[in-house]
Parts: sequence; structure tokens; C-alpha cells
Amino acid sequence: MKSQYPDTIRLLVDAYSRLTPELQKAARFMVEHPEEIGLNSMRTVARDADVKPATITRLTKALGFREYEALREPFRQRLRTRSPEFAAKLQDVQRRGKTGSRSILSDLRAQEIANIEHSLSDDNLPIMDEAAQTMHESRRVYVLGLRGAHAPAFLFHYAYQLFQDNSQLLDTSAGIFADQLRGINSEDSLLVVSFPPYTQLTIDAVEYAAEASARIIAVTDSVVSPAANAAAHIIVTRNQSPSFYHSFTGAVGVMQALITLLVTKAGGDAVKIVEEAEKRLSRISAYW
Amino acid sequence: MKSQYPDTIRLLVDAYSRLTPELQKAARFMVEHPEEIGLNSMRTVARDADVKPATITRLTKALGFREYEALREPFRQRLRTRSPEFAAKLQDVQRRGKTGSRSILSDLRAQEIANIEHSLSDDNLPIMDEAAQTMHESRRVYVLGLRGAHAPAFLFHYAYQLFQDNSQLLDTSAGIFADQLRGINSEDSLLVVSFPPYTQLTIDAVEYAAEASARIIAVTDSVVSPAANAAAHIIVTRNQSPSFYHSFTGAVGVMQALITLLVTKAGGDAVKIVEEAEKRLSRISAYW
DNA sequence: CGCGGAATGAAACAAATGATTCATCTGTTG
DNA sequence: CAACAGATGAATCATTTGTTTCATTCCGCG
Repeated sequence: MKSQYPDTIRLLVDAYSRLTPELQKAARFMVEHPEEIGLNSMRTVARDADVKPATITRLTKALGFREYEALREPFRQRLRTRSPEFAAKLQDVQRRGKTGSRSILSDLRAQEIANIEHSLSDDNLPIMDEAAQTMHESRRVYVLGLRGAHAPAFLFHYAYQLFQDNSQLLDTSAGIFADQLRGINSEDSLLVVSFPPYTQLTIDAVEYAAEASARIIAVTDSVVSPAANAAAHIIVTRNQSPSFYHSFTGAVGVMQALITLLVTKAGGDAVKIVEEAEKRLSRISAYW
Repeated sequence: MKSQYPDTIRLLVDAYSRLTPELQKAARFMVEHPEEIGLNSMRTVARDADVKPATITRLTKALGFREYEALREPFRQRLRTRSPEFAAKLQDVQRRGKTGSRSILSDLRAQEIANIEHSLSDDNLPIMDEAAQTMHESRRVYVLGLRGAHAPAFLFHYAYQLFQDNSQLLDTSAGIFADQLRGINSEDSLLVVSFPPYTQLTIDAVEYAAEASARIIAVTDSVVSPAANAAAHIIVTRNQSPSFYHSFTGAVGVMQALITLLVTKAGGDAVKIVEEAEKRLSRISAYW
């Protein structure tokens, strides 16, 4: 008995674009909450995914399974084969839940830790490494992140520009957005950061870059995100938050991981270059 | 909502000797196959344990649970929450064997988690709460972060501006930096993010704000940082990184914590305001 | 031997599950 | 606008689930 969980996920992702909206909603929930599929009944899954039970049945048929149980089995198998060891670190953190704002904050801390753990997960490590390799081989690295995603995008660009001079941060100021991408071609790569609600401008830019055959690295919330549509490398980051706005901590962590990898690939000199650059850029405070 | 899987196992083990033979068989199976409890139906468990369904029901009652579902829940919860922790542990093992980029990345992950834990530590929680209160009571909130610190500063400003309109992000573009602070006074607060090497411009701005009696919230690396000199609230974030550049993950986490607190203080309407704002700001992609 | 009480198993039940059917809705095409 | 096909949802069905009830078995003691 071989574990076909990855195949099932791939099936879900590959079929995604051919599915109807309701089926997509169900498929997306499955990709994003794989544990719940193994743990709960079909009706419960349907309820949590905000979908009718019949939709789940239709999805199983649409994917080519004979019955729901066949679709569910890989998810269940995956949960079975995990390490029997139990570590309660996360729950310990959660357990400290106090009252009022302290409770919210400790909740937030637990979620941020989980965000980092998932964003820098084992699954993502090789993807990030390949993505870094792609960027390393690129003539030019375009960086795109609008609205909230500007923060991680900027951070990447700033750190990158300290040791390489072939990056360009796309911004919307002065309406020159489209012009900035004009020269992009297959030798270039585009690092795009995008989260729901996806900005139309971002999606348009990604499609433009894809048509120009540029390599796309997408940092986003799901493999079926529109920003990941034509991406060569999809880095999925968890972004849960107890607050109204999703967290960018995971995305920032990914950016810093990419920078770290790129510095390594750039060679040992890069570190010295960087140190010099930062010192040159600022007068160190007299305090230090 | 606390998860008591260890307690449940202990309960099973402790009660074991007092149970009747059939109940023991069931209890033993549960202890030895905890995953199956969370994954399968009661009847399936009974079949696998070679026991009648009624025996399982009797066991749940014998252990003091009201219904089977109550006994099953801890087992299920465990399968849900264990995955990230397990991933980290597995990676630690792998780290010793592998070389190169994977080792660096797992290093980075461990450090980022530590950064979050320290930045959102119990010591910092009350400070952040007070800082949020100060900002909440301010007429105007100035936000300052230059170079790398621009990322967390921008993130704060962007999220804040979604539900409040009294913030100003200080930037250096077009040489109008000094002008932007001109009107600051004792009713205002300045949220400043700064890390070594401290930018002189940042320190100057903080001193200017301090002379104007503005309340200063400093997010920085040390209580003796020049940026914290005149600060009313000092939020120390850890920023370690295996790379050349220090991490901003902790600072981003603090920013998001402050936003969370400020939304709470702003009242329940804020959430709706935000949702509307985001929708207005962007056309949702046709994909969704 | 047989009686009593507990342990066990078989049967029965309502509630739920997964699947199917059919009616309605939606959006497209001519 | 009409007409059609596909997508969706409501209703329904047989099956499975967790639980309870009741009959049977087991075993120690007189």
C-alpha cells in the first residue's frame, strides 16, 4: 500500500481550473485543510467548506473516484503515518490564554509561530531553493507586491539590492506601472507576493510576465491562487491571524529565506559587500 | 478549549486494571492505536479491536465520558495539531545529515520561531498593550522606519489606515522628510522602527519628536538603542538570522500585534470598516 | 446442583451519513 | 427574447452510525 496523498493533492490542483465554481470551493478547502478531510465526515466537511453535500459527491466523481471513501483514504493515510510522538509546545502556548488583550496576544503568538513553521516547512524548503536558483540565473529580477504585500516585497528588494544590482521593485506611483515590465523576457524572473483579496493589477502583471515567458516565483496563500497560475515556483505561506487582517509574518520569513539562499549562491564576497554597503549608507549613531 | 490527549491516555492507563476483560481489550487497543480512534468510526474501531460496539460505549461510560464523541475528540485534536511540530522535529534530524542550503534554511526557521517567541514574549505583551493605548489616545500617529525597517513600518501604516485616518508614514522621498514632522506635539505619538546600524536620520527625527513632547513607541533591538532613548514604550524584538542581514520577522509580528490591539480598542465597527475598505480598494480577481 | 449478579452479545432504535434524483436557477447562444 | 445545457440546491433513499435494551452466558457460592 503506497501513500498517494501527494498524487491526490496534485489531482486536485491540476483539475482545479476545469472545475465549476462550487467544486472549486470544495477542492480548495480540501487542499487547504487536508487534516479535516481525514478526520471528519463528508457532511461535516461540506458544512465547513460552506458547500452542499452533493457538491462533495460531485467532486469525487469529477476527480474520477468511484466513491467518496476512495478520495478520503489518502488523507486519512497521511494522518496515520505521522510520528507517534506527541509534542505539545504549541498547545502549551495556547494554554497560557489569559483574559482580555493578553489572551488575544498569546493567541496571535501561537498563530505566528504556526505561520512560520508552515511557511518554512519541509515541503517548502526545496521549492525555495529552486526558486532562488531560478532568480540567481536570471538576468533581471522583478519584484511585485501591492498594498499589504508591499512590505515583504520591499524587504526582499531592499536586502537584495545590497548585494546585487539587477532587481527592480514594481510600484504603482506615478502611473508608470506598466512601463516597468515592458522589457521583461524569458531570461528574467518575477517574484510576486499576493494575498486575498488579490489585486487585479497584480494578476494582470503576472499574466503579462507569463506571456513574455518570464519565470515566475509566487509567494501566496494557496496553490490555486490566481497569482500562482503560471508560476514556475509556488511558495505557499500560511497567513492566519486572530485579527481582521491576515498575517504577513510567513511571507516575510520566506523573503528572508530567499535572500539568505541568494547570498549563498552569490558567493562569499557578498557578505563583505553587504557590510560595507550598509555602513556606507548610514552614519552609525554616536551611541555605538 | 484545552486539548487533553495526554490526560485521556492517562485516564485509560489508570483505569485499565479496574476494567472488565472486554473493556480492557478495547482500552488497550485505544492506547496502542491512538490514530485509528481519531480516524475511524466507533464501529470500525470495535471491529479492529475485535470487540462489540456496545463494549466501546460501555468503556466511554466507564471512563466517565458522557458520549463516545467526547472520548474521541482528544484523539482527533491530536492529529490536527501535531503536524507542524512534527515537521520541525523531522527537519532537525534531517539537518544533521544534509549539507548546504537545507541546513541553512532549517537554521533560519528555528531562529525565526525564536524571534517570534521573544518578540511576542510575555514580557512584551503588557508593553504592547500600553503602547497601543497610547496610540489609541493620540491625535495623530506618525510612523517611521527607514531602509529595511520600512517594511514593518509600511505594514503597520497600511493596515492602520484601513480603519483609522490619523496616521502618517514618514518617508524620505523628495526631501520633504523634515516637513512631515513639523506639526507634531504632545498629543501625538511616533511609532519608530529602527535597527543597527541606526540611521542618523531616524535618530534625528526621534529627538525632534521628543523635544516636541510627542509620545514615542520604539520597536528596536535593545533598551539602550538610540531610538529608544526618549521613548515612552520600548518594545524589544529579537532579530537574529543566519544570514548577513538581521531578521525583521519579529518586528513584523509586533506590528501585527499592535494593529490587532488597536482594532480592538477602536471598537467592533472597525472590522466591518476594514472589510469594506479592502473590497473597495481592489476589484476581486475574476478567479474568485 | 442451581441461584444471583455481573459481564457479554444480539437486536433494535433514532440519528447521521453518503449517494441519487429531480426541480430550479444561471448563463450562454442563436 | 427564447431555448437550451450545465450548474446548483432541495428532497429523498438506503446504509451506517452511536446508543439503548434485553436476552444470554459466565462464574462464584450456598
